[in-house]
Amino acid sequence: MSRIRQRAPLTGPSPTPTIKDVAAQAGVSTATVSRVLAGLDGVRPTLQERVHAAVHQLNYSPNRIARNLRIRRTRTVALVVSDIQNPFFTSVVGGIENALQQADYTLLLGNSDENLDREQLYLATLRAEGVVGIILAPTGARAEAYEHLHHTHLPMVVIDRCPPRLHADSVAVNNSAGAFAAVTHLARLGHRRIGCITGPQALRAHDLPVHPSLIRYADFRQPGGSTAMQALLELPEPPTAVFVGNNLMTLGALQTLHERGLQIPSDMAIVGFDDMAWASSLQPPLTAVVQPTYEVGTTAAHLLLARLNDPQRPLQHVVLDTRLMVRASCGAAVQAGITRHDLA
Amino acid sequence: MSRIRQRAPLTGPSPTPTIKDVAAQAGVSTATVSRVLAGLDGVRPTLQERVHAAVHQLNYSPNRIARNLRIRRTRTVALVVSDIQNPFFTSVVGGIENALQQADYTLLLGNSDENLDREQLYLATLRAEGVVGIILAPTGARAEAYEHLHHTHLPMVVIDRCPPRLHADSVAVNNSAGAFAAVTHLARLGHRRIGCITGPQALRAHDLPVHPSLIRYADFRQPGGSTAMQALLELPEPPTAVFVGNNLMTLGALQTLHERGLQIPSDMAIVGFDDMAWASSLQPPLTAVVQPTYEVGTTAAHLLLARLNDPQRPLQHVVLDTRLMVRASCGAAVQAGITRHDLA
DNA sequence: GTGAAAGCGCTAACAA
DNA sequence: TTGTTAGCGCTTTCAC
Repeated sequence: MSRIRQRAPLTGPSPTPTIKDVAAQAGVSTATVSRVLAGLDGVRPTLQERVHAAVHQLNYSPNRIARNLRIRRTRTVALVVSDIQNPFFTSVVGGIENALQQADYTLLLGNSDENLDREQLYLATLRAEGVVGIILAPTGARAEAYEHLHHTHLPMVVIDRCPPRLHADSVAVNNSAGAFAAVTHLARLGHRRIGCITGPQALRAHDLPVHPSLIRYADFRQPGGSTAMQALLELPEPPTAVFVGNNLMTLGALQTLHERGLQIPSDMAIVGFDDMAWASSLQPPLTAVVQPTYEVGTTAAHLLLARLNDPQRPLQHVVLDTRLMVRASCGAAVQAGITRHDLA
Repeated sequence: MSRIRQRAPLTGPSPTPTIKDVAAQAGVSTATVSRVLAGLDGVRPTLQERVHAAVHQLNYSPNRIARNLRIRRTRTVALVVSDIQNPFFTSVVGGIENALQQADYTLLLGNSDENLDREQLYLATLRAEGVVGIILAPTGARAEAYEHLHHTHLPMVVIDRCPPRLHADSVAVNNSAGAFAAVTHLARLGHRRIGCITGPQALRAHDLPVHPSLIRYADFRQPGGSTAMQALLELPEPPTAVFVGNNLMTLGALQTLHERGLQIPSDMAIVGFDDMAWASSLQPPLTAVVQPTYEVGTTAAHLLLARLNDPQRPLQHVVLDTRLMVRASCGAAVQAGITRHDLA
């Protein structure tokens, strides 16, 4: 029976050829093959050609695992995000992948799904996989949860939420400034009662020029935004404009407005957060605070690559600015009128 | 100078401890450590405890690279997608990641960006990285481009677009059936001139119960959908309803309708493709053909895992069905009226 | 300029 | 039950 499965010893090179096979085929030593493939000079052109020919004939591709073991270093970077399904990360991942691939690094992806245990598990696994650095979008955990990573001396850059006092490079978006710009914009348009729907941890909503009674805290999800908008509408004196602090909650808020048959922006002006593809297809098109998501990704990758090149360089904390994309939902078209009137 | 950088030989275990360090610390051989960590029985409990203690003390984590080299097999799977930024893939990646992580595999991610060269480069790199299987969302290339993969004997499952005659497991979505359902739905609602905006390769649009003159081919992107809709509106007899074959083109089509001040669904009924979070926040909420994207991911992962367990199993081609999510943009509310009228 | 040989950290056959 | 040892495929001294 088993004889059927035995490989004939004279079959020649193994199914996946090794450097030995190449060396034999080219009539040189494995050392020479290694040199040629590494592009080191000091190898006679004749031999170089023989090696290349053999490589080609055997369709040889060096075993990275063996190489990594030998040089005790990989070219692999880990990315652990807190929610791969969130459109914010889609774009971030795109930016990271692009930057890394250009630098000839490969990307190991993990999704913690906002679950701290899963995140820690990933961090451990990836260390064992020999990743040479980590880009982490932390779950809500505090800095202490990541302290143990220092002992591994694994370069890490943290994105999106950056736990204070965490000893790592970071890149974040200046969300509060974005929120401030949005609310200010609405104020300039003449609104005096501006509502605000924001996340649970609240981007320091109290710093905003908004009356506290008009602030609602929700959970960053669509239903939360919907409920919060309902609450605002049921106020004795509802706001005339509202700023919503993230993309999904914006969708919820819109849903509520539509259900109630309210006109945007005349009945309620609205400014959202995160510019998504659909923002300009809404009726009216949505004015929004735009986060440079792709750049968050590329910046994070570059920070990591820089640290790999120079582990001693000082920590760097990059904060990227948002941009206010003015469309129609804030009633900006009306502004000209108001302003002229005011001036008159 | 260099003396400063030299590590004292008596420092004890290296910064990242190896199995040797653990063995020494526990006073056993490396073989025993390996056995204990592999959970093999036949090791005296005393020793087991000593090993575990040492592991804990040294914060040891086995080097996967060395292990992989030794057992000549990794637990890594590669995913190469054609456009990581596309929301369709966001969800697919989520499904794959989840299924793989449950089976204790790690995921290597590549983004070909619809670029065949980059795709082939990735496929080569990943083979060298010792991935044990590949999930591929191919660029537009034909089957021949992937023929050489067979020689590597690397299990592969193809998703989304499946080149005919490619010898691989696959999972696809029955888009034509979805399109058919959408158009039929519109027809049932009483529409006689139904337009169709579809992709370049066209999901066999000619099979649809739609007049060929009302079909427009675009590029799956937002501007394309916008232009196509304009073209339909400029027809001497424009359609009264339109089916749009993907999410981004739907956004474009909506944009055009809004710009022209046309009412949905009275002036133009519309059914889109892909159910995105925003679909229900549109005014009116969008009726859409829903793809089971997350399930595409989990199914692909499971097909791959199954093949890893049994390389000889017959090829399997899974086709998942779409679902028609009826909201208001198709004018379904009107239907009751029409139907009753018809019956009367 | 080239090859022989050691060894990266681990597992598994074999010996004891 | 436990230890000794060979070797996975590669890179890199070191000697020629």
